[in-house]
Amino acid sequence: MTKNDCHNCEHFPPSDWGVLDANELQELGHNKVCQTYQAGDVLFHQGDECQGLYCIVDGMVGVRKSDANGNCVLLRPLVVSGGIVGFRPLCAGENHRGSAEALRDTKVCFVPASTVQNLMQNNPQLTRCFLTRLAKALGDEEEDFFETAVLSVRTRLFHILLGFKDRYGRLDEDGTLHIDLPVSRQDLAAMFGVRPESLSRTVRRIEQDGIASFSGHNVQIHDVDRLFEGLYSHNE
Amino acid sequence: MTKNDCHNCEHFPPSDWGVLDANELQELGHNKVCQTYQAGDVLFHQGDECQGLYCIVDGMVGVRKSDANGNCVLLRPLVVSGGIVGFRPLCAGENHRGSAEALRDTKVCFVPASTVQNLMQNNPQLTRCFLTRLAKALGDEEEDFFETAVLSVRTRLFHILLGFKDRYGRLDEDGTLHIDLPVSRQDLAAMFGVRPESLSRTVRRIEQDGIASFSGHNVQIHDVDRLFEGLYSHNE
DNA sequence: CGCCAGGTTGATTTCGCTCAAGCAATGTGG
DNA sequence: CCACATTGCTTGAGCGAAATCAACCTGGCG
Repeated sequence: MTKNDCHNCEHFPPSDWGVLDANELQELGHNKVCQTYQAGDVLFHQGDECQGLYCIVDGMVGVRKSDANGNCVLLRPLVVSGGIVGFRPLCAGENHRGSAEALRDTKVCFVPASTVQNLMQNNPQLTRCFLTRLAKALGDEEEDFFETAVLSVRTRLFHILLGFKDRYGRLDEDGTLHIDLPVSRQDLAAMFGVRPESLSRTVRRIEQDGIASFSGHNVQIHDVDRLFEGLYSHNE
Repeated sequence: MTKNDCHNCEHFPPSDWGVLDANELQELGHNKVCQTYQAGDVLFHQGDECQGLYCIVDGMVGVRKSDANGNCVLLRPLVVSGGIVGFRPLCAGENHRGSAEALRDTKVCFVPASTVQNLMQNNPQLTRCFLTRLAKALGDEEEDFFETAVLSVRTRLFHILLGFKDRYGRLDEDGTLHIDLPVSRQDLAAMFGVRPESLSRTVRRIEQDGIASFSGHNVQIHDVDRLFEGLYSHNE
């Protein structure tokens, strides 16, 4: 039994489901299944058939791609509360091309593919929302592709930190930017395709340059201006 | 005046427009504008507002992303006859994030954004087609991101060659695979974010290893098996 | 206490970039 | 028809960035 209906969901108003009417919401609520995962649990594996999509109610999920040689990459963006995971393969009619893992204890609602298909069938607005979402995601992914091809590790790290700013950052009265990293060092490295050792060294150099200091998951960026400079000028 | 109506277009049956009915096709045909570009001409620039989409009737178009430092990348896939360009930003409601350039003399039909929006509004199937298309593209882009992050230049070149196989390849009676490269060396390099010099050297090494020989736009792959090996084993 | 995973550091190697020159094919003007 | 630029590609030398391999911390946690 589902504890709460979807229209009571804290993420309801901003989410794509906002375009559904009362009946459709009921269908959604009736077919969804709420689940809880512990940090480290896997929602689905690379290659699995796509059974449906997962609304993240609370927590955080990351999608990993890996190959036979143990190489592993963590796709941006991390999917946080209010986000949806596993919905690209559903739209494409493909199997999952990455594994989804709870990066912390996470509560999700699973919506079966057939339900989503039904809703899309009956409500073109929903399709339209998904279309826009995918189009934006594709643009971001192209950007990431460009960056990994063209920018240095240092610069890419700056970009990621800046990406964390809105959600995990806080600006001090003296202009220092504090960021609480939502991921481990390993995962941070995996987010832009770099070995943990290289990340470590890069961090060290950034500290030596007096731009920021790192301690555990805490980052203090003293010199935000120089970080911004680094985004464009430093090495490309 | 448009010379040929869309239902006469040689690409009509397989294209997404196949879901349109007679009226809608007429609307499409009425609003489109046929244009011709010479190799090197630019269809639109990075940052431009997205005015609509371009159906490639004949020729080839590539989308470049570049930055202030002169770094440049050519997005895969190349858009060939029957393909559509500029349609991601249209769906996302964004400006163009790359520049589209005719890689050879190319004939296109331009469809204004408002027309596309109308058609999508009235025919959910079309939206659905675009959704699927975007979802697949996103999957491919994620794959590319993974590859550039994790694979060597050599391996990525193998992947690209293999990608060319279906469209530009031909299998000899003695098992040799011939590929007619559709792009210059520079662009080939830009397709996976590598300097032309690095590409050159990599090509040379592949030749020395007896796997393939390159001459102008012609590639002969004698040892297809070893190329396949290289996809997985060589360095990852 | 010892173990172990996550993270850092060091030494070394490899890869791809930079800068520079060379070369072949093509074009251009006298 | 020949000197001369131009363009696209290749080659070489040197360098720097990141990977690799290995050791070593550090903080839980049994």
